[in-house]
Amino acid sequence: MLSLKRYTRIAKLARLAYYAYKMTYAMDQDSGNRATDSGSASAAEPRLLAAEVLERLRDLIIQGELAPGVKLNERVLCERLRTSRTPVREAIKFLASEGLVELLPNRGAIVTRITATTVREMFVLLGALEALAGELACANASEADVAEIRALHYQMLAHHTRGELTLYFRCNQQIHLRLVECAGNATLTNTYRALNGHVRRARYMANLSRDRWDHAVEEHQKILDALTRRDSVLLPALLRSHLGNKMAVVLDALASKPVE
Amino acid sequence: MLSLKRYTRIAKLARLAYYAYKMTYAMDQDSGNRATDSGSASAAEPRLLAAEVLERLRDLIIQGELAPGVKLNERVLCERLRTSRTPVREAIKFLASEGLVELLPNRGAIVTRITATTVREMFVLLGALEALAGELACANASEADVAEIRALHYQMLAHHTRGELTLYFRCNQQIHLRLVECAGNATLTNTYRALNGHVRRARYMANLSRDRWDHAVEEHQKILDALTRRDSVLLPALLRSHLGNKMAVVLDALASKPVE
DNA sequence: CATGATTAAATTGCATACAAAATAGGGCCC
DNA sequence: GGGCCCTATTTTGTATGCAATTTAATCATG
Repeated sequence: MLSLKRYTRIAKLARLAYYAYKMTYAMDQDSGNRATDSGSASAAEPRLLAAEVLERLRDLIIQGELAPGVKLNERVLCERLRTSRTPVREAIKFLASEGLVELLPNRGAIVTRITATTVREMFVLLGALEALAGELACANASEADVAEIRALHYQMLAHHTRGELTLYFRCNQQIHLRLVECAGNATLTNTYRALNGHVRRARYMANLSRDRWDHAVEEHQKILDALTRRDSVLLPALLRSHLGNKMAVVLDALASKPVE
Repeated sequence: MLSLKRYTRIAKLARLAYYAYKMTYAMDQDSGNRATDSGSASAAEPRLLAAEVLERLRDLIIQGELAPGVKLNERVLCERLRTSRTPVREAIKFLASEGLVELLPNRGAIVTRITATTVREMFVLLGALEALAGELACANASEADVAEIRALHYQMLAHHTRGELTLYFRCNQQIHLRLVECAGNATLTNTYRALNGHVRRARYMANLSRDRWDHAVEEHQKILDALTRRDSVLLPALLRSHLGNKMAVVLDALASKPVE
């Protein structure tokens, strides 16, 4: 009787080790295009179709291929993603709670529209989040973290001088994300990520003027300096105003190029 | 040719009006228990089974009936909620992106565990969000808004003196939510709501000592005063420290009563 | 009696089938 | 010609079926 109990408990461990070797195969499936961060499932885990669909859909929306306001036709998406409706539907539910799509009961889902109001709201919120992140980062960031951000900063400068806008954006994004990660608050990072998806979506429409661009780079220089000095008062303030300027840029773009 | 085009456009409007009367029946289905706010679907829209399931599940988790760490067995949940697996699965996906459950590929989902770390993270984040809300509320809140909060505050005081903890909590929650809503930033409100679900879950375990409780009430008094004076510097600071104290309480409870 | 492989049951993931609702089009009346 | 009702098609929402994977139980073995 007693042995049976112990057995089952130990068997669990044994099986875990046994199944471990099976996991290896899962890595193969992971070799697909993984340009964007997963966000939902860690890398070594077996890939589910629904997760794949989720990422594809999210990218389509963020990159504007599925424009704001368009209806997500399940049948069409199934054909496009070569799968059945179930994973697509589950992915849509997921996106809905991220706020990228809006659910209309019995009438499917549409890609959330980008309005001046929502952009303003998101940037205000992002400003607060990054300010918090900056404050925490001053306390928690390791020297290696700061060095990494510095490296990204210089890489970004290079892209700036060469006028490589897309690459610049990518570096920029990474710097901000890294900074938020330095705060050492996983919940904050997740919240930031979700919101940032929306902003990136808006960003795809914005076209920086050279003036604005130069100004943004200057701000980034100050931000880096403040982080290096671990100035936990200045850094949050800088980040907040930086976000405020970004907002102005996006709003301008939105005004000149109204959605739809 | 032209008339056909116009026709279809007008027909849409006509149909909208036509279907409007159908909507009325939907209200009946809405008469069920709607203790908590919906958050995802507005009231007048036709209720979907999946939405119903979502709310039920969320409540079960927040109220701790589905304890942290337990596995969500789809079959069991189906029986319990009298539905098939599809809506349950979709609801689980939704909850996963809210962070209330964790998806284990091929092995289902478990209710997210509450650790000291996550509690700390969430409260820090909530602190920043409420601080932002406070700042914005000072600028945006109408006199009616402030009056409403004041009313809730006095109601809360009544519950405090009578020692009615649950009712006190409810008022408390409402005050905080109302304050966040006063900021006039829907995105902020949504983010706050999602995070607050987690905190409420932790709160169900915490048992306030009288000292702590009295202290919390004092803080609320100061908060109300600051809001009344529209002190956009003091109010955020008060809210942040208030959240900090709440965190300490929850962490204490967590330490004395470790989860699972 | 503990450990490892093998088989059986349960559970998840995906695909499909059916029901209900939405949309689109055609006929009708004015 | 313009507006409304009614039917046909499409699309969504839910249930169910099947395959793959995980988990539990059984058996063999040193």
